[in-house]
Amino acid sequence: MNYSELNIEKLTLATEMLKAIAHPMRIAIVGYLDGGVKLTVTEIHERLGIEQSTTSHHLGILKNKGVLSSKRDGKNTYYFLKHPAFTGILDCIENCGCQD
Amino acid sequence: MNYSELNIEKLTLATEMLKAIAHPMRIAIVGYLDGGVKLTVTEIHERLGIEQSTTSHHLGILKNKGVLSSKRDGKNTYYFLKHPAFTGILDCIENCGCQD
DNA sequence: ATTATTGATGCAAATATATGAATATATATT
DNA sequence: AATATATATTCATATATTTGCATCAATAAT
Repeated sequence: MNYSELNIEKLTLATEMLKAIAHPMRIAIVGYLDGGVKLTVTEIHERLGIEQSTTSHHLGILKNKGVLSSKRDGKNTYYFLKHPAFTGILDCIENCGCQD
Repeated sequence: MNYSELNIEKLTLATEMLKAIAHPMRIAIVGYLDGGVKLTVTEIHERLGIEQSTTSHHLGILKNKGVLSSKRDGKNTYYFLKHPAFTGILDCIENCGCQD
């Protein structure tokens, strides 16, 4: 893809997705959901060790920006990656980050 | 890599790199530098159409977080990707973003 | 030595983001 | 219907980011 043409619309979209992921708790969430895993808000907030409302905020951001989808099942809402390739971003960062 | 273990140090590093890239002008910069291209601050600020000092700030952020390197040559300072795979992040975002 | 060019930095104002307490909503259970 | 559980939302506060003017520093050209 050509990001050198300064297509503002495309840049904005890419930025919003990257910004959505670019937070330690949200990277951890994307990591949890790798491989098609589906988790509830409670499961995620317990694993992260942060408040339920904070967790819900983070999940809302990820869903809003198109990183996650959710599906309600009774009292629970399951969150999962909208596209499996999202964890590729983490792999990429990992590869790039570890060799100076 | 395992982001599900909540390794704070690793999460922080990944977050800082992602945050460095997660800005429209900085995504554009990374795009310009794809394929080993080296550009001066002036060239970049003219292409982006933003102030020189703002451009320098953005380049500083990208360099600081390990995304870019720079090399001075006379009056000019050339910036380039520290690791070629960084543009893979843009490809990944692109792939993930365009299919709802 | 003076001037011009290139890039970096200090600073302040505007804007955006993160967090969690309190509360609302939705569903399930009794 | 009343209560319990799961999730979302509102709101305020704290913190971080973005931007560009003004200025400084380094090198080059005259």
